[in-house]
Amino acid sequence: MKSKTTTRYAILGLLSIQPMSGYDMKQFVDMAFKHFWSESYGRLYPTLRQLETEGLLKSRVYRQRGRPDRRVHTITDKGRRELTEWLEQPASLPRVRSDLLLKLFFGHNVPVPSSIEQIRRQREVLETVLKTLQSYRPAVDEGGLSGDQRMFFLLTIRNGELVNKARIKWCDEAIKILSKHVSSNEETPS
Amino acid sequence: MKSKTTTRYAILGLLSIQPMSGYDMKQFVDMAFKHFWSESYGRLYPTLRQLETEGLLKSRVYRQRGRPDRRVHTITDKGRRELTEWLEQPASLPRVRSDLLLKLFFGHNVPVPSSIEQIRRQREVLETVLKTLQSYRPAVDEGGLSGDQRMFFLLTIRNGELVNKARIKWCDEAIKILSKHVSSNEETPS
DNA sequence: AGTTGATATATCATAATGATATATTACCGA
DNA sequence: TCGGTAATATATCATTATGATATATCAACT
Repeated sequence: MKSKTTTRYAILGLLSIQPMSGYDMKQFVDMAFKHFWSESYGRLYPTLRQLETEGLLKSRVYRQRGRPDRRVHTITDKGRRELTEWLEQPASLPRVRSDLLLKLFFGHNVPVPSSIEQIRRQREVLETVLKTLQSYRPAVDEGGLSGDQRMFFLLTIRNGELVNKARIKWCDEAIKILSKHVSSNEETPS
Repeated sequence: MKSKTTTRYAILGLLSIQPMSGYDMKQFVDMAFKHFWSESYGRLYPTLRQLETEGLLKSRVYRQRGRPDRRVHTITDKGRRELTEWLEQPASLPRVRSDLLLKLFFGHNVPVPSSIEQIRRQREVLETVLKTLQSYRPAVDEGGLSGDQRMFFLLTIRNGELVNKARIKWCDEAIKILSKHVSSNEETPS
């Protein structure tokens, strides 16, 4: 039994909104899904070919002036049925990989200020991620999306906001704790 | 130039705490790192062999009564140097994959109560994850860890707490918003 | 006696990533 | 106008990662 990758359904889901090229999908995912999903061309294009041979989508090449040809994909009824079937299946827990926490856990191998600096750097990046996320809100509010789609989009943004705010709050806590630890151990370096 | 995978450093980091077998590492990561990292046997064992040929760790087989032999690995000075070098490098952003958010984003393809049910289910799992995480605290507080190691362990737990609480809060918000949406649209089903 | 479960190491097919290849055209500065 | 950079667009490939399975030992329970 061949396994059904999530990429299949990500593609079908995107096509349930509007017809798209592989390039469009990559752009869209890198923007709108950045904080909870990613797709690579290496999965996108082969999966698009496979979905077409299975009859879950159709594609047509469009010539453009001033640009390379675009292969635009459209979801079929069969594709929509597979998509809704997947949507009803229970979702799994988010999978996280944080090398920051890994490095922090092994912090006894470096001076504490080095760990503090790591967290400070990450905090900065998280701040810009949060701002980018929030900058999408107006566009989503105005943009020509249907009521439902607007709501779902805003809900995913809200998730990114809350989670990233929690991460930033943790950074502040951690920096405070580690700084206190440094000043209380000034006379006994590692 | 052969790439240095994070698994290398995860292994070296674990061995910087104490000598371990591959099996020990898998157990430890599945417990203590569950909310921010994972390792598979498929990476662990080959990487252990490689690190040994590079002289970053040594291993010795111990016979046990009533159990299979254990290959216990010890970090070398060279290994410690590579580890600290990595620890000083800037960490990247946490990588997240959440098929829940993906499904929610495509929610216009299913009845709204179906999306609500997805979130409710996830909320339940998140609640048990949070409780499991918090149950580690006393063991870490008592356990025979050095002061620094205790602190770093508690900091990673605290991260899991804050992030998971944020996720749960989001679930509650999202359920409320979606429920309101359902009741306000009772006369016009999809 | 037979099954399950924990301990322990190892490998393999499949899947995912990140980088690169290939092309077309716009745009901008030298 | 020449050359470089950037955006658009599709595609592939080597390297990595995942999840499942194989193999084996012994305890504990049925």
